[in-house]
Amino acid sequence: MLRISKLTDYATVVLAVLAEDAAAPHSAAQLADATHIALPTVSKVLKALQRGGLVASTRGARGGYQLARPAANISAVDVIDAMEGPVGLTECVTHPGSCDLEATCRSGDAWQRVNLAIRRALQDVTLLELTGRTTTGEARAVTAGQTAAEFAAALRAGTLRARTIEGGVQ
Amino acid sequence: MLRISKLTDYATVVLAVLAEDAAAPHSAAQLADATHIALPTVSKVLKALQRGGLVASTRGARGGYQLARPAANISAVDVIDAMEGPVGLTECVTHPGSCDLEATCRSGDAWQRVNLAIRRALQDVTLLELTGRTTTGEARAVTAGQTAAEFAAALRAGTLRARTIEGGVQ
DNA sequence: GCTAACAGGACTAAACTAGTCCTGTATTTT
DNA sequence: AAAATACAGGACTAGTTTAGTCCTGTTAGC
Ligand code: SF4
Ligand code: SF4
Repeated sequence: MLRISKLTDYATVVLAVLAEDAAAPHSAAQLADATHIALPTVSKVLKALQRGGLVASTRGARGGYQLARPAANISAVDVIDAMEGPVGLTECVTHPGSCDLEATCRSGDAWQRVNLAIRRALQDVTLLELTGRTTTGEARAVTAGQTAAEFAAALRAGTLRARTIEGGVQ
Repeated sequence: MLRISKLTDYATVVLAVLAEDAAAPHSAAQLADATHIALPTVSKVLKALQRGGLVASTRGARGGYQLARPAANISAVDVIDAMEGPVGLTECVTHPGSCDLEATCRSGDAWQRVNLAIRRALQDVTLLELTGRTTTGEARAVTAGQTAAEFAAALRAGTLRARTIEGGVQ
């Protein structure tokens, strides 16, 4: 199935609302109302996002949450990382050494590459896209093109190179 | 985390062995031995792959499993589809209509696009890559480039277009 | 008829997910 | 100062999914 968790999904919905009106802080209750997600759940999501540094919180009356940085600067990977931990398709990607087959298995390297490719792809999807307002400007086209090129490179590149990229990008 | 299930992972390992010597049928026991995965588990994996049409099975003595088609013709998506059902990042991708938020949520379209992009990316990773023998031929580079372009297009395209592509490709 | 090997499905334990709730703390308003 | 607002952290539960095993039946070769 290869799916993201429902909470991660909710996170993007909540973030979309925050992105809409980035100036003022929004309380969890307000966001629950706007998104139609139950308050305790929204609250949980927001706490995770705060820990991940994607939203800033202010306590007390008239407090609430707001984006920690511009929407254009928050990507799908960031959201996933904050909600479920770093993207890792296989065991050997997330916890190297913990898979018994690692010595003999030769698929590992390929998965590493695929993982990286997906990660890069996700990195190019910003909150702007996630809000549903498709940006069709040329700037957008350029970044997409760039990512596509990198994507091809990542797929083609050998393991060593892939790991170097990963180290530099991660 | 966004991970594939361990069984899917095993599937690629098993398929890699099958790809190595595509001529003769391999019994589940043989494959278990070659991969160091427990026999019942290998058996389960193979049954799923057979149902998915990726391997062909022969019963009886001297029977076993072999690839149903050339390794170059089996992609990562095929494996995932066979093992865990079609890739679907969100609820609304796999079961449209089942999410309560679908009426108000505007992230759905974006996830649809991302989902498609990932699917296409995975489609370009064949068993050949998964066996660990990185093919660096020009043919490979070309297909990677092609996918990259499509990838960019998919990311940039509006919902309508994305859905059209999906319908045609799926 | 015996044996090798797949087919199908039942079953279990463990892990993860979604969702709720409670207790505490910071900030503002009155 | 007191009260109200709102986040922080974590415990907890029910439900689902995953990994892995096992058993019973069927098919093919010798
Ligand atoms: S790819 Fe190979 S080494 Fe990595 S987790 Fe899967 S089986 Fe283990
Ligand atoms: S993206 Fe929106 S509509 Fe789709 S499953 Fe998530 S919340 Fe529901």
